[in-house]
Amino acid sequence: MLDQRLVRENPDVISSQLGRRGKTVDLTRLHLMAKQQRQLEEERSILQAEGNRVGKDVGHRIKSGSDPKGDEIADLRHQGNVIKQKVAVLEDEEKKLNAQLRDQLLTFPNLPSPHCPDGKDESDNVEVRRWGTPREETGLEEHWQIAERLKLFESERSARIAQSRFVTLFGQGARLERALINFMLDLHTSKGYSEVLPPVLVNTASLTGSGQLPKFAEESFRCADDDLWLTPTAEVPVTSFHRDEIIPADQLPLRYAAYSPCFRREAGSYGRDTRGLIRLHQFNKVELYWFVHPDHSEAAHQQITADAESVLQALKLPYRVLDLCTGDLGFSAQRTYDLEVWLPGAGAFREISSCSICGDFQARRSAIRTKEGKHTKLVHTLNGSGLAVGRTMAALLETGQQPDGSVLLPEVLIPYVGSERLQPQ
RNA sequence: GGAGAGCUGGCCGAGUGGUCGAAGGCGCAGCACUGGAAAUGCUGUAUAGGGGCAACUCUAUCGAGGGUUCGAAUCCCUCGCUCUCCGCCA
Repeated sequence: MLDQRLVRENPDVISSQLGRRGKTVDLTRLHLMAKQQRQLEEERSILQAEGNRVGKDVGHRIKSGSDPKGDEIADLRHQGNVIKQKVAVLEDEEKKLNAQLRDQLLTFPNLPSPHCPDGKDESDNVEVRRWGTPREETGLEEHWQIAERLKLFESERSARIAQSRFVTLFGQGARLERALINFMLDLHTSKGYSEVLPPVLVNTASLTGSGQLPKFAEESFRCADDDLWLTPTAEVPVTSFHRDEIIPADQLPLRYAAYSPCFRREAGSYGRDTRGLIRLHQFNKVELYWFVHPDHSEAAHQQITADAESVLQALKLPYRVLDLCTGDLGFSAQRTYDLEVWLPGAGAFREISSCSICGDFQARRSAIRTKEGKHTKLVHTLNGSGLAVGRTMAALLETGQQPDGSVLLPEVLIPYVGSERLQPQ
């Protein structure tokens, strides 16, 4: 959420920064609302101060012997009533205005970081670095072809169970998925991340706190009978894990590695990535999440990205890092590095992790602060996939495929899978 | 699902209409004492939004919302949540 004070005092900064995202916004109305809100609050509190004085006065006078039924007290009561009515009117107005203002504020995306490259869409993203040597020979299979041969998962029957875009893993496939989750969590916890296994049903306040609501309701599955939604990413429950808290400064940074299944409706992606593990309504993901002191968030962004990369490096999966341009930035992000893994079968880089710094955007929505001296201060939050498990499996299958039809696994996975390769069954 | 109890500051806990943002204790921080520490003493210690932007000060907040009143943590109504017992269940 944008800072209300900034809206009130410096709306031009907001419009110019949102302009970098390719949004032309007219903040005139919002600016007016914010100013009016302040004015109403001021008027009201002056009146209330007066009312408080009258109330206290009555008490004093009765205690020191004034006749509670006398004119003197009656007069004060009358004054009190007049003030009360005025306050009620103002409060009413104020409440409406506040609600409107908040509703509005919640719909604005985060302001891009000054370091974020300007651009209009994904074609303007900036490649920062590459790691590893991609396999580029021809005739390689795509992951879903390999999976079919090795009987790792089943799509058609899964449509019977649920819908299209669901998958049932079994045998070596299920084993590999589980292995990857364990491997990723082990890797991150060995570097000091705290492991988290959060609820995957989350309430509206949680989705609002991390920025999925109110704007992106159509992207999440919802339980109509309850105030609950299926979480689209562990980022949501982990953010709200500390909602409405003041985290002591000496506990920062808090670093979490959270495994969760993720649920997304993928509205508007009909026909895209219909085969395999790339785009599903339900997928597994290990998410990295940091709560940091605002002074340290830039460095943290480099680190969380490096931590996500370390998974790809350990799995020997070639990838590249993109610095997303302002036009391609997610709603809550100030700046984002996307990791794209090389899929030799598809012959393309595919997003496998998105590492974002959100500044105080989510912290303000979620009221997560730290204490600095006698003042509180919003923390900064960061998140990054470490990694999306299904896409990791896809990359492993395509990268490790052998002429004999088996798939060679990277060494680090052997203890988790129990063998060095997947064989046709 | 049925029955009951409760929700007060970081924690415990007092407070049933009047100067209460809230006694007391614990915890924490600073200072004093000490060779150092313990013990002790003193002082300070909620959040949000305003104004001075330093001391300080105004407003709101005692689960949430509404009501009664000049005045509510304290009375009334509605809702939420937590806990205990019974039933059911992985």
